[in-house]
Amino acid sequence: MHSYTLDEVDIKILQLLQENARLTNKEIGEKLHKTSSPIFDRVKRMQEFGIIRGYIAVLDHTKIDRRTMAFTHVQLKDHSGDILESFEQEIIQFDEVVECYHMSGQYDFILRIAVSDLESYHHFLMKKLFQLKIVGSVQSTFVMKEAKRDLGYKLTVPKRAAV
Amino acid sequence: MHSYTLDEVDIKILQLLQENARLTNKEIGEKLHKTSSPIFDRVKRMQEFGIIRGYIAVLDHTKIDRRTMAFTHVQLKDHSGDILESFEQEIIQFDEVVECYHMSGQYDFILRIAVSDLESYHHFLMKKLFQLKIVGSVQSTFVMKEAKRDLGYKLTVPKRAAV
DNA sequence: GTGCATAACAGGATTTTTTTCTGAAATTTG
DNA sequence: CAAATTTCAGAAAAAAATCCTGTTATGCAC
Repeated sequence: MHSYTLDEVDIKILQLLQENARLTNKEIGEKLHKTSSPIFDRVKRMQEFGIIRGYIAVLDHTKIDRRTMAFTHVQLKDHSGDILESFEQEIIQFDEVVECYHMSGQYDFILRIAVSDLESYHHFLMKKLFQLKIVGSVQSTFVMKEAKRDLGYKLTVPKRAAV
Repeated sequence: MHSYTLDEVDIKILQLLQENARLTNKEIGEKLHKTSSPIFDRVKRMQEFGIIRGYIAVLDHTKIDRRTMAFTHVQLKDHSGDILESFEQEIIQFDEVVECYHMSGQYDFILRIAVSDLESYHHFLMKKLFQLKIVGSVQSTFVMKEAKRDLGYKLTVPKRAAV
C-alpha cells in the first residue's frame, strides 16, 4: 500500500501526540474509547508513512542560554543559482541560525537567530554573516514577546488526504 | 534546591532528546557509559526544573495539508498598549497563525502562517487579518525552500548556567 | 589530608508500557 | 448478500519505566 488517508481517529491521535508525545497508547486509547492495540498500530503506520517524522524534547530556551531571538532578513548582491546554493550551505552551518528559509519577494532569506544576548548577535553579524561576501543588505528585528509559538499544527479531517 | 547547573552529562542527554525523544534511558545510558538509573533521575530533574518543557511529535507538514508557509509582517496603525494586546489576542486565535512574535523595529508583528495553498492564504488575509481594523500595512513573503529548520538548539557547557 | 555531608551511580525488584499475536466484529467491495 | 479487508479487543511476552537500596565518588569544612 502506498497511500494513506487519515481518518478522525488518526487526526485525534496526531493532535494528542503533537501536544504530548509521552502519552501512552493506553492513555490515548482511553480518550478515544479504544484499547491500546489500535493506537499502537495506527501510530506505527503513520510513522512508516512519514506522517509522523519523529519525536523531540522541547527545551526552555531561556534556561539554556538562548534568550535572544531575532529574525534576520537578508538580500544578496547577486542571484545566480550557484550563489544562492553556496550562501545557503554556509549560513546553515552556524549554530546561531536555527532556521533558514529561501523566500520569494523582497528578501532572499529569512533567518531565525537564537543567541544568548545582543552581544552574541553582534558577534554573529560581524564575524559570520557579514563575512559572506555575497551578502547585500541585512535587516534585523528582535523578538520582544512570543505571543504564539506552535510547533504542531491544528488538524482537520480532509476530504481527500491520501499521502 | 532551587537552582540547577547543567553538566556535560545533562547537555548530552538534552542533545540526544532534542533529536529523538523516543530514545530509552538504557540507550542514552549506553552512549554515555552509564546505566539507565542516572539517566532517569537526571531527565526527571530537568523536567521538574522546566528545562525540558515537554515532548512532541513532529509531523510532515506537506502530508497534513499545510504545504504553504509564509511570513507575514504586520504594522499597526496605532501603538497603544491596549491596541497591541488586543491585536495579539485576536490574531493568535487563527489556526493559520502558527507563530506570532511582537517585534522591535520596522514591523510590529511577524507571523508565521501555515496553510494548504495560496488560495487559503488569500482567504486568511481577506477574511481574517484584514478584518482587524487596526492593521496598517502587511507584507507577505513565501517560503520557497526550507534550508534549515531546527526545533532544537545546539548546547554547550556553560560557565554559569544556574537556572 | 581527614572526616562528614551530599550527590551520583549501579544493580535489582516492581510496575507499567510496548509489542506481538490471534480471532472476533465491523466495514467495504463486488 | 457474500467475500475480502480492515479494525479492534484481549491476552501473552518482551522491554522499559520507575522505585529502592546501598555503595562509590565528590565536594567541603576543618
